[in-house]
Amino acid sequence: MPKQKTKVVKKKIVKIKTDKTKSRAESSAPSAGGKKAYSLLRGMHDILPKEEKYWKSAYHTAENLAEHFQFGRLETPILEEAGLFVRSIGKGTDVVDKEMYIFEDRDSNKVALRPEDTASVVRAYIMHGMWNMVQPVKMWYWGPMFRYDRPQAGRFRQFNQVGFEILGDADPVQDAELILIAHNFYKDLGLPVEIYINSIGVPEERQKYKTALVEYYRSKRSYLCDDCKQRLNKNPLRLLDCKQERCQPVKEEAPQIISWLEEESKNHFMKVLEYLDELAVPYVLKPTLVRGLDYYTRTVFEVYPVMGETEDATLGSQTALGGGGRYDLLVEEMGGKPAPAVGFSLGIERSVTAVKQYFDTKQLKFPVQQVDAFMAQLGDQARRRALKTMNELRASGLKIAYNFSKGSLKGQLEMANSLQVPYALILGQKEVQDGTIIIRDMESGVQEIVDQKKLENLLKKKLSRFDGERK
RNA sequence: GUGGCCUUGGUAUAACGGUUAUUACGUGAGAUUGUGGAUCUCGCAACACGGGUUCAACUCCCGUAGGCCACCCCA
Repeated sequence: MPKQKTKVVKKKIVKIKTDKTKSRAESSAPSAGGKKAYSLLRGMHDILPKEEKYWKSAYHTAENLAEHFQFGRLETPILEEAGLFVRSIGKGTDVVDKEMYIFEDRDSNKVALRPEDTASVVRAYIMHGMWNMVQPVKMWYWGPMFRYDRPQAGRFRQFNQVGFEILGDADPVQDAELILIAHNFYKDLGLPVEIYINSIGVPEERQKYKTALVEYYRSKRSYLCDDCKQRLNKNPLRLLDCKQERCQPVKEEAPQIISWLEEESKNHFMKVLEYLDELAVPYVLKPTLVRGLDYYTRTVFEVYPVMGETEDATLGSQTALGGGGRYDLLVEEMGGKPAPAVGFSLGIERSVTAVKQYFDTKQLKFPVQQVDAFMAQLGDQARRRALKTMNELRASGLKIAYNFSKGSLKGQLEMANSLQVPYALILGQKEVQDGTIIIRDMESGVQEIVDQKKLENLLKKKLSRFDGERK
């Protein structure tokens, strides 16, 4: 009753307020409370608690892989000198030219929100003299990246990436190891993926190939779409992933970079593929695969979900979950002692979307960490005792759910039911006095009154019958 | 950066140039005293924002913001 009263009063006050501030309201919508409500900046998004199971699982999977494959976590700043990215990613790439969050700080330094992390990893490798360490140096990262792009399904201005990098070794086994890790990441998450792979050679080879490609496309110019005519001058390699119907025949006949690779590059590529065969990592050779960042050499790859029959609507056309490749010249280019390197990064948002969708369409349940029991309490004394008991159980490793704002036992059991806990612990006035507690089996409804001192052991014993099934 | 579609409670939705703005999920209280997975009752909660047309706009028009889709590009 008093609750209602205050609410009415509140509403009135708020109303007066909004009238007064109306002129300042600008474009923001009033919230339920009547005050100014903020909308998110374009391309930004909240990751809500209900998504947590996917994110947590993704993070743990990455962390676990890092431990097994001996990668050290590197955390670089989100803000760096703008030039770092311009130099590494390359002038002329869209990421640098159109999509960088770049601005001047208070001291007029040109800074940028990182659009990816490889540049920073290389910077760190050089800055901390990591070439003096045992090679290769293996590092991984996880965190937000920023690109001022136009948002779309599976594309945000702030998004998260997880990445793995190996610096200081040119052996193809490193390429394979990384592809294996990327593949394992999804395997562990329960999402089947395919690896698209190609080799784009070293710059000299690529240059020769580009010339040949341009020459070929010039001869077919009249058959091309407008975009491709542009690409012909601007970014010839991109001709290869044009989606226009009319360009397909031209594309199919186009020269393939593989024929322009010299012995060494070709061998490297073959070795990578041999390793993948050995590891049973499914891959698809994609002669048209090139990547958007300038620094890649030789191996490039992308990861795509295998969704089966049902086509995905949620990811739209942004279906690549991630990608990577070798960048043997970048460290030197960035001013370090020459060091070959490979790496990849995966988009977490896209991965989560794909995983969710895969589990939905297959009608599978994504594994959740379950709680062991629900603690229900009745009355003030019982509540106090309940909090204490809960805390003791927590210390012994048991997860106990509860809701102290619900007064009725009925309401609490309803909640226990919706949480699907196997047991409810009921503590009322009577139990507090007797030093007992009720353990209720939520499936059968059978209850047992037990001594509070024996609760922990008994509960653990009961839970042990679920071992393997739960968690 | 280009083009198109869209915006109603927390979510999903209905409707109409004039209604107390529909329904479901959700959420809260309750259906005799301390027992869930069923039903019922009663609450909570929305027309994105600004401007225009009109006697009258949630509805029509314009702008802003945001979302979605395709291209570009990429995670």
